[in-house]
Amino acid sequence: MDESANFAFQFEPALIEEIETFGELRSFKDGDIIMDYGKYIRMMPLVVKGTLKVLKKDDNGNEILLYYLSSSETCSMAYSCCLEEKKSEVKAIAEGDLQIIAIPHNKLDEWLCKYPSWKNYIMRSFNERFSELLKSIESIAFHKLDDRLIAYLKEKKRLSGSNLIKASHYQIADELATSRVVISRLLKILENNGKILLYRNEIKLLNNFDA
Amino acid sequence: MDESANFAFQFEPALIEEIETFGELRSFKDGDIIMDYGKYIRMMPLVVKGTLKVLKKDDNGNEILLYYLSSSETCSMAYSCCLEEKKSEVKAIAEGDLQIIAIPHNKLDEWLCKYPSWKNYIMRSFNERFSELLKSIESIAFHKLDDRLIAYLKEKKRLSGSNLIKASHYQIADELATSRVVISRLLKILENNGKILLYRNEIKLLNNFDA
DNA sequence: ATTGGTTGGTGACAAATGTTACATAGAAAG
DNA sequence: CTTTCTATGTAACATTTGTCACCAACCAAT
Repeated sequence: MDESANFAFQFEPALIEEIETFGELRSFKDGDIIMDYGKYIRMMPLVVKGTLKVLKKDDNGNEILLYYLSSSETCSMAYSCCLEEKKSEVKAIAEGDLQIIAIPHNKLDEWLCKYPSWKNYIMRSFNERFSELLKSIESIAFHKLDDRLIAYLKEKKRLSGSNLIKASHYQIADELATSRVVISRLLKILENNGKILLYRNEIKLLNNFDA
Repeated sequence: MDESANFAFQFEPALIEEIETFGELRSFKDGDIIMDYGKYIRMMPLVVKGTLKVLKKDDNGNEILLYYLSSSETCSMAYSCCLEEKKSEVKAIAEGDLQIIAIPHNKLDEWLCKYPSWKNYIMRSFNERFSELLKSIESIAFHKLDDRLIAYLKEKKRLSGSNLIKASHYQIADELATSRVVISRLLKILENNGKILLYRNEIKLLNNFDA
């Protein structure tokens, strides 16, 4: 594996060595598909750099955003999928440039009992994924679209570290599982309230956006 | 532990012995709370008999049904909560008479590497919980209330094995996170379409309910 | 039988979201 | 500069869901 992968995982040295031996560093560009519906999963991705978004689709082709994974996070759904040899129920797409370490599925199980730090990492990850899914459910079930839109923009800001969000109304509508017209309408209201400025393919969050 | 607990778990004999030694058989009645928001979790429940429903609440007190656990199932969210010493994000309530085996949290970790059948059980459980949460998200995000109501009634039928569902409109509304009036309205439409019959605290699913 | 609490039925209306249709603006390509 | 494509703005309307008000039916206790 490329030694330049300067990852922030808190593993014991012996495990890091194993990861460097058996893990495979892979790079992706914006929009690349790392995982897709119905495909068998044979590796588990550790995010080294960039962001990965995880989506769920229904039978009619509607997609909705579940959560983002960023540096040093992993998708524990992939983990349990690997062990059970199940097909993926979700899709994962690179958001911008992305680097991951792909851990082959046969190592996952081996390390679980061999390295406590690996077990802890996996368990923490399970917990985080559950939390994210619960947050997602809460958001969809209890919050109106305008709140969800604001939460979405905040998350984008957090991940990019910038007040300038690059996305079309259509993309946003997709990820929130609604229609473009509705998003345009809500964004326009936010603009009229002085919270944001709208440009083509860009949304600028103003200082009083959080207020 | 009470030896009469005739559970259907597929564990190796040595593990069953440990479960009988360290597990604690507990009985609950309808409505008893097994787990609650914000409480620390110190045991993991294996369902022996009956059904347990798992709910999520938002800040304003609205609750929504996440999924049911029935015989030989477990809540793996409890598992990861135990290990991480986190507070519960969900509430679990007995639905009718319920028997569980409570596994103390210190054994969970020990058994993971000691008994492959335990590890498999836990991993399968993680997978099932993820699936249920994803199903829940799909249902809320993509399906209208009438579809969700029908799915809810079907699930009730599956769990009880009966066409007669005992629940008030108010209870159903709660679990689907809507209001009583809305549920009454939709149920009445189903009745007018010859799918169900309505009684006080009871709903009878007719033969063409699934059609 | 009377009372009081719970449950269910229903009309009327409000609010949120979805849909359709069309106009305009900007970017990109020729 | 035109053409073409994509992104956005907006009106008008439909549908879905939520809310309020009130009544009637049912049940249990006195």
